[in-house]
Amino acid sequence: MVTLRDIARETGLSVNTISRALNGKPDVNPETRQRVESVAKQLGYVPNSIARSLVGGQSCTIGLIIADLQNPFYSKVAQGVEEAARAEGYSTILVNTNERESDERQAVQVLRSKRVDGMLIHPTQGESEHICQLRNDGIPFVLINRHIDEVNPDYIINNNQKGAYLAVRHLLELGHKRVLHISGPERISSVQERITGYKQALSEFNIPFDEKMVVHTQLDMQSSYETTLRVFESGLSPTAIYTYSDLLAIGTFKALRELNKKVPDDISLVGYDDIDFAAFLEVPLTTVRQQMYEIGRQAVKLLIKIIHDASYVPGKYKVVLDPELIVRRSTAKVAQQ
Amino acid sequence: MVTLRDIARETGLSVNTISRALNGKPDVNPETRQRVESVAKQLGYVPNSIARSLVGGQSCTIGLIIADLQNPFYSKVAQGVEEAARAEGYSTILVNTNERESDERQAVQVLRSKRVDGMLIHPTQGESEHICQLRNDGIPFVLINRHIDEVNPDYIINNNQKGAYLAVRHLLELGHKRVLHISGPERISSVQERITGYKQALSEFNIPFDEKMVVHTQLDMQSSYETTLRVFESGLSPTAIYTYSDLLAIGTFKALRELNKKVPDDISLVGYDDIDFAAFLEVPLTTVRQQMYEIGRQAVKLLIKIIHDASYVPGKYKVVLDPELIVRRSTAKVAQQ
DNA sequence: CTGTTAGCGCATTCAG
DNA sequence: CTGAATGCGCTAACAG
Repeated sequence: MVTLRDIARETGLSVNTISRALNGKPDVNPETRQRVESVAKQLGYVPNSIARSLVGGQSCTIGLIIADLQNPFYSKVAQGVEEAARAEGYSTILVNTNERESDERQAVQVLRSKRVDGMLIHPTQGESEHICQLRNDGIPFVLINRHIDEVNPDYIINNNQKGAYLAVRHLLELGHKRVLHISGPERISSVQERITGYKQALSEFNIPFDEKMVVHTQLDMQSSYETTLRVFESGLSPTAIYTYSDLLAIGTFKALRELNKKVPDDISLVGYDDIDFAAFLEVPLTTVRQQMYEIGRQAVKLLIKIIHDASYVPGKYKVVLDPELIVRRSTAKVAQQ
Repeated sequence: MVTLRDIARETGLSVNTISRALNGKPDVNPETRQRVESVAKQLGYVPNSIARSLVGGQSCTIGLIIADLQNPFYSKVAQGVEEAARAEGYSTILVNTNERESDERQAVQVLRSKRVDGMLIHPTQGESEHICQLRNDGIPFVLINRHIDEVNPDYIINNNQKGAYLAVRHLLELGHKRVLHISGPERISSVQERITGYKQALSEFNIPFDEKMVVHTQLDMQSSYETTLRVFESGLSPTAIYTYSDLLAIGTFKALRELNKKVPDDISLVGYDDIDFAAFLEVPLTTVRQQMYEIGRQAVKLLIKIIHDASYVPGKYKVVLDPELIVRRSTAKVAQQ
């Protein structure tokens, strides 16, 4: 690897001058600069960011910790993060936790040791001591999509309660009275908030809440597929289903197909997220849109703001985006019974 | 940030001893080690990988350059990469190029300056000078899924020709004579190879190749959707379609639905990849399976082998995985005409 | 077993 | 305008 010293030797100048010339600092003879640049290129010089980081105290790298890259929602968020970060001169170190809390803890540790300038975390929401530690040590971080209130975090989330409310209200307006909610793991904040939204809509329509109508499952298609089959086996007979995510809706859809229930004639279906696939399903899915790429992009903006904001105080930035109901063809008026 | 010096001061020992103690080196009094460790923990010491990298000459970081994280195929590969890398003690810096060659070139530059120990590249296959440069400078890299022969690269790919051959042969065995191939951008090696496989199958069944039956499109659902509509508008009437990827198949499927063509009764459809969604479609998709996670995992293994292999020579590792035909319900015997 | 010295590659003082 | 000196935090000789 060629270093500044190599260029210095080659040009007969000092290392310092080379550094100044290459970094576009003032007080360098234009001709000297020219010569340095040409020699640098000729020698194939590539600046050593590691060394630069060590002295400069910043790595121009951020960490992105997400729970499931496989989920189109998060791969889109990740894309937004990576591209926005790059546009700002940052690289992105990616860690996929698979919803494992231990992986998250370990990831935070590694990223700290790599001296990332900040982290974007989509937390698993188990123990949060490692997050507290970040706070205590003044390491910038922004939570994505889920929040952990103990640490008064900065975050960018979506108004989950409202989103769920919109979805369920839409169903109720269509005359449905028995709306099943296929939900996720209870520890997750967005899961809880969407249940709240679900209840809110019910209560507004004077429909009593029936706890059997909320079932919890894992956040993958196969789980919701199995859960849906089980629900109908158990004798519940909803006329509409609102799932925690589009991914779950797809699994549920498959189950409904096998149960010979037509969407939307026999049963209405609403998802959440509006992943690309939602519009490509046999019956385009009614869903609650989140701007996934934008979430990623704004998360980066936030983080960078925190990194540079001298007057930053914990919890200063809390962004709640507004979701939007997208009505497609998977929902219809309840059948006469 | 607490450093070794802080611990040294606190314990009255030298920086060196602290380093040795914390790194589990021999020749350290057990009691001393204990004390050092406890003080380190108490002070909240987090080792500085940047400094360590500078002196050690390795960053324990790899770069992952992919063209489209949005594509479930690549998000799965990325997941395999990240998890395997982490298991080996490496972090992964992610760059998403969006198939833009300039982004790729820039990414290589940045990753070089960050002194990654190696790169995994899913190349856009435009100009390849920056890749040649990597080769010349002895920087380890492995190509994923596409290859650039000018640089005699190491790579891990899938036997594309065979995969396409299997897909098309399957269709021909079902009696189809007019098989449309919806393909990708021509510059891409896997695109070319799959066309070769397509032709191979045709020729084996004595069906003359008709170049109108191969149409090129972009690698997203919407493109194949539009392309499919256009194809039928133009008067072509295939009885079967083999698409470059499952993603394209989904787009095509939507178009067929709108054209009132039933799969598989009116038309058979085969994809490639076997992404999770393939099995969840209204008509589960016949496809050619690639082990995406495994590709990522093995790519990392390869890269790390190259990094450590003293007797490595360029092009030493070329891995070609065998694809597997998965027959589901989107293909059927050709209808009597 | 422990301390001293040196240097990784660079940027930032400060002199000249 | 340029050079010499210093240190970022750490590890690797080497000495004691």
